[in-house]
Amino acid sequence: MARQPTSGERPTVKDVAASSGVSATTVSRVLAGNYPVSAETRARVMKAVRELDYVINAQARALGGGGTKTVAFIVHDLVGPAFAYVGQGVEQQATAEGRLCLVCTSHGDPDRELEIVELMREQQAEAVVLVGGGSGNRSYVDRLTQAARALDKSGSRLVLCGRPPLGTDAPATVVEYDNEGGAYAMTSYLISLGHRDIAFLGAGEAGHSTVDGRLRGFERAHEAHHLPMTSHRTSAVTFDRESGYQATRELLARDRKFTAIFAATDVVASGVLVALREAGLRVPEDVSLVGYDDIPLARDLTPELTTVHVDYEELGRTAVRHALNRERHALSQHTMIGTHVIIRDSAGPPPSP
Amino acid sequence: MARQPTSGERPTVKDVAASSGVSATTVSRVLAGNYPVSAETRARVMKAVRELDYVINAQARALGGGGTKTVAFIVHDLVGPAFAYVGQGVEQQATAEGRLCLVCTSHGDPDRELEIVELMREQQAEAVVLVGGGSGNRSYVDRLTQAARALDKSGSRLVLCGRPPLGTDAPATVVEYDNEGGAYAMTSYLISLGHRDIAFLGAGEAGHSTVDGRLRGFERAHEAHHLPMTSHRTSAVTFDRESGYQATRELLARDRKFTAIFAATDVVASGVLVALREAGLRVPEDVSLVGYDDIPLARDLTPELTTVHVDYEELGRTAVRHALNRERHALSQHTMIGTHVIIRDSAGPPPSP
DNA sequence: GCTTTCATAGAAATCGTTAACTATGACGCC
DNA sequence: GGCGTCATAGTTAACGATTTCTATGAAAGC
Repeated sequence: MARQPTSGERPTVKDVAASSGVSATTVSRVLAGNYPVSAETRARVMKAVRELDYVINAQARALGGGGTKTVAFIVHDLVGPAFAYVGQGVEQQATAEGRLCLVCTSHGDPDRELEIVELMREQQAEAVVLVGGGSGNRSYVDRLTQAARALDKSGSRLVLCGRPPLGTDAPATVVEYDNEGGAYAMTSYLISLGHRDIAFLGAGEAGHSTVDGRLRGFERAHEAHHLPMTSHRTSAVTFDRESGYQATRELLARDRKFTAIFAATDVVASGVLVALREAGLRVPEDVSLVGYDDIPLARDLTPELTTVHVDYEELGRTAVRHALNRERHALSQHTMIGTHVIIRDSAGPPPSP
Repeated sequence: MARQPTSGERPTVKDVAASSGVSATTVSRVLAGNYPVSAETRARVMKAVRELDYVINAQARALGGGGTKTVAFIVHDLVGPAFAYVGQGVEQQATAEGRLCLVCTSHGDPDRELEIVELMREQQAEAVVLVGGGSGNRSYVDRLTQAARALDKSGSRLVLCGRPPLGTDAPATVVEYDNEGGAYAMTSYLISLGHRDIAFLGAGEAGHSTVDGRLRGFERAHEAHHLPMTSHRTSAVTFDRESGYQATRELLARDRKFTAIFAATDVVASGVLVALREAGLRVPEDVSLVGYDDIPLARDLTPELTTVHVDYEELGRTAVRHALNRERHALSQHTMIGTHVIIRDSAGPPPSP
């Protein structure tokens, strides 16, 4: 019952070869199964593999033959529900295509994001998926374009997931969802309920692609219905519960005419809800409230939140699918995923005056 | 303005060397900064690096010198809030220690989990963090023990995060949190409020370490207070909202004597809440409800949920810290992280009869 | 002035695998 | 019966870095 030739070390193909009396090449071929090997030899090799508990060295394999079977995804944060769903989709599709997943978080910092893209270039990731809205800042876009080119040159691919394209000259795959359309539909829904004075919470960082799109839909719906939009009704938030709470308190302190609040995200809406309740306002009897994202939280609020549904998981899956099979999807390197209104209980007609 | 020597390919040290008139060795040394190089040479090399937009090949580096700077974490699911927080902690600490993160999801399947551990052995991950409760099944534990040994032999480390140790002979790092203690404290709290008849929802899969611990704490508290525990009060759930809802409906259909429900997780509690509300029961006036995990959802429920707090992020951070610096933490390769009750609004005294 | 030491740089071996060539019997074919 | 094929296996050279080991000129010591 002879075991490892060299004592405590990790066995290599050479060890397996020696132990089964064949050459390293043959071992490699048995394992890869891409070359004729006699049944008897194969059996001997497999036995040695099992006895030595040999596993291949992925680094060495990447160096020699095919690349690293790896996809990277970069998110602002792992805990945000939307990010988590996209991540889930990315991981799913990557696994389905036999790839491993590298994750990194940028915490929304553009510099860190570019740093990570660089790291992924070192890692030779086959695709680098950037998740979540990004800044529209010119120098940032330029640097990202350059990163896209660099990745392209190494045979990798930059994927923009949930943010608009960089420009026609940047080799990148884009998978967006219809922020504007969803916001347009939701705003129209509120208007159809009779609301004429809707506050939008989430106009914070101008240049942030996600909120910009949602705000644009909000505006367009007003235009389409020939309604004025009092711009001071939009209030800065940072997409968390707390800022939704604060923004609502300020809003209530200075103006109580609005009959509905459109929160830029469901999480913001959850903060809004707390502030409204504290102020003694009932939802939807006194004020209607709607969100965006349709994360599980939406159904846990009381009342259940009317919101815009986005299939984040599909977003992630599509991103990876298109990036890895770009020959096949050559024409669809820019995809838009639909969004739609989910009607629940938090929005109703405005109170009669 | 000469650019890349070879056209569309990714540049290597050799290209940089050629372009700056030095040897590959020198380029490596400039980049690593671990060997004296004249200022003038360094400048020339750095210039070439920038001009060629060279980045190192991580695979090649791993093969030659130091290993892969990589940590792997395996979770059931990316979207569960608890998993996401642990992931966040793992990623944070890994980044802080200059490592990259590989993620995989097992969807709770033990076979898949072992498969992934194998994959990580191929990848030469420096640490493999298994997140979330696992099965206590004998053959599974044996196979995991063997995996721990194999990882150990390659200089890697298996980390059990949020589950009990395998056995003293398995080379693994364990970071648990006090499931039993938290459940004990919470149950005691309910008892101190006056409850004598508490239903525990979540006794589903026997052998699942997380729920087993929580149930044990529940039982121990009953014993400590000399209270009988009617075992039919524990009901099988699968840790999601829906199963909490269903289990509660069944519970209500067959027995209405209980005055409090202890849900095994906050997510289950959210489903319980819906069922109670549908049945016209007020929380906490008619029935008290408590959860476990203290995920953000807990504060979004109405009423806000009394629950047990677990610092999941710290759990992840500790896992990585201990695995990567085991010389320094040699004595603490088994850590227990404390849990504590968070009192909010969903539990109160039982209704007077 | 001649050896010793130091700073600097290059050549060559190495890491573990794969892939491109070779090599060798056995078999079938004209 | 010689020769092209085929199945099978081995040799050798990449892959892109790091890491010994060498080598060289200059400064320093006696």
